[in-house]
Amino acid sequence: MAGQQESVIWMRPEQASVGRPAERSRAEITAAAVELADREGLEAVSMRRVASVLGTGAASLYRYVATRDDLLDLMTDSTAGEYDLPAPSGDWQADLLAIARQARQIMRRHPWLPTMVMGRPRLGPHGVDLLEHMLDVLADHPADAERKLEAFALVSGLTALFVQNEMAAEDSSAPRQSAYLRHVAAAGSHPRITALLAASPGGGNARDRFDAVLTRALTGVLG
Amino acid sequence: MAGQQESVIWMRPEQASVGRPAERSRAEITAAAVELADREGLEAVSMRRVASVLGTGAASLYRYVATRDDLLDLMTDSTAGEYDLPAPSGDWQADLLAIARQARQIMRRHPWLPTMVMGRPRLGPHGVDLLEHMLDVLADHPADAERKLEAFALVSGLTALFVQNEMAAEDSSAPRQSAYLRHVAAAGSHPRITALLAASPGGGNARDRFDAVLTRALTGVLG
DNA sequence: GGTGTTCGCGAACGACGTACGCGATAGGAG
DNA sequence: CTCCTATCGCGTACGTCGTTCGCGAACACC
Repeated sequence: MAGQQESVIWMRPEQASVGRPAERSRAEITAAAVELADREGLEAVSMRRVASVLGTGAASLYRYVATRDDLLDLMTDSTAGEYDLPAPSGDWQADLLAIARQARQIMRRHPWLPTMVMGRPRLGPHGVDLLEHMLDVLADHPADAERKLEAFALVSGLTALFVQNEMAAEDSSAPRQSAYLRHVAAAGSHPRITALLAASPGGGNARDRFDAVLTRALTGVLG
Repeated sequence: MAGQQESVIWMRPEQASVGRPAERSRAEITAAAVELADREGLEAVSMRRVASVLGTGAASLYRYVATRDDLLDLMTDSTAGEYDLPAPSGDWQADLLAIARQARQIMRRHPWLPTMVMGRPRLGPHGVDLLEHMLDVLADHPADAERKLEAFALVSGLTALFVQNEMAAEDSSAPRQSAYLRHVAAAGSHPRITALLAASPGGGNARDRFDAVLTRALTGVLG
C-alpha cells in the first residue's frame, strides 16, 4: 500500500506537506544549473558544481531531484517557458514560423539546448503549454492528431538541428573539422569534394535559409 | 621541430613504422565497441568495458586512440561504411531518397547512431565517401556548394531525428512519457491536448511519412 | 513542550576517463 | 645470431563523477 514513486518528476510533489520546510526550490536549483550550463556547457553541470554554486552540499540536491537526468529535464522545460505565445492570427503557417524563430533565439541563448531537445525530448509543464499553443494554432487545420504531433516534433527538432549546425560553423573548432576535408581534397581521390572546397564560402542569410527549410518541411507533414 | 599531434584521428597514422608491432587494430577495437553499443547502449561503451570485451587492459586502448571521443568518432564513421552507393541514376531526387532510406535502416541497426549523428557530426573516411557520392548525385544540380552541403546535413540529421522518434514510440518507456500527458489532459486546463489524446492512435506507414517529410525538406533546400 | 517528519549534508562506494612508468617484445643492423 | 631501439601492453594511481546512507538539526502541529 506504500505510495509508489512517480516515474516522471512533474508528477512528484515539490515539497512535502509536513516536516521541516526546504530551504530551496526546484526553480532555484534549475536556474543555477541553467546559468552554469550557459556559461560553461552541459558537462559542467555536475551535482557537485551546481551545489557549490548554490553554496550547499551535493547530496542536498537529491532532496529536490531524484537523479541528475531529472535536473536536466527541469532545465530543458524551463527554457520552454521563455516563449511568447500570442493568440493565433488565423494564418497557421505564419504562426508556426513565428514559434520556430523564437525557438531559434532561445536555443542560441542556451547553446546546450539543441543537444537536449534532440537527444532527450521530454515535455514538462512549459513544454505542454507550448504544445497546447501549437495545437491551438492548428485547430482549424484538417490534418489528423498524429500529423500535428509530428509537426510539433519537427519544429523543435529541425530548429535544434539548424542551430547546432549554425553554431558549429561559428565555433573556433570549425577549422579542425575542415582540416581533414582539405586533406582529403589534396589526396585527389574525391574530385567533387575538391571542387566544393574550391568554391567561395558563399553566403545567404541564415534566417532566410532557416525559414525556407522549415516551411517546406512543415508542408511535407501538414500538406 | 617535434612532429605536432594531429588534432583529427583520421590524420594520425594507425601504426608506428618502427618498434614492436601492435597486437590489435583500430578496426578491431571499433568493431568491439560498436557491437557493445548495439547490445547495451552507448553508455556501456567505457574504455574498461571495451577493453574487457577484447580481453585486454583499459590503458592499452590509448595506444590506438587518443581519447574516448576518438573511439566514438571511429564508431560513427564505421557505420558510414555500411552504405551501398550505386552509380547516380540521373534522378537526383530518387537517388537521395535511396540514400536516406539506407540511412534509416543503418540507424535502426545501431540505435545509438542517431544520437551520435546529431550531437557530434564528424566526417571520417567513410563519411567522406558518402559525401562524395551525394555530390556526385547532385553534380548536375544548379544549387551552389553551400546548399549541397546543407542538403547533406539535412539527410543525416532529419533521418536521425525521425529514427529517434520512431524508436521512442516503439520503446517500452513510451507509457512513462505519455503518462504525464494523460495527467495534464485530466487536469482540464489544456483542452487541445485532451482532445488529441482522445483521438485514435491512427496510423500511416512510417516509411511513407519519412519519404514525404524528407522529400519536402530537400526541395526546401535545393528548390 | 513533546512528537513526528522532513531537511541538510559529510562521508563513502563504485565506475569512469586518463597519465605515468616500466618490463616485454618485435624488426633491422651488424 | 645478437644487440639496439622504439613501440607495445598494461598495472597502478589520481581526480571526478552520480548516488546512497545515516544522523543531527529544524520546523509544524498537537
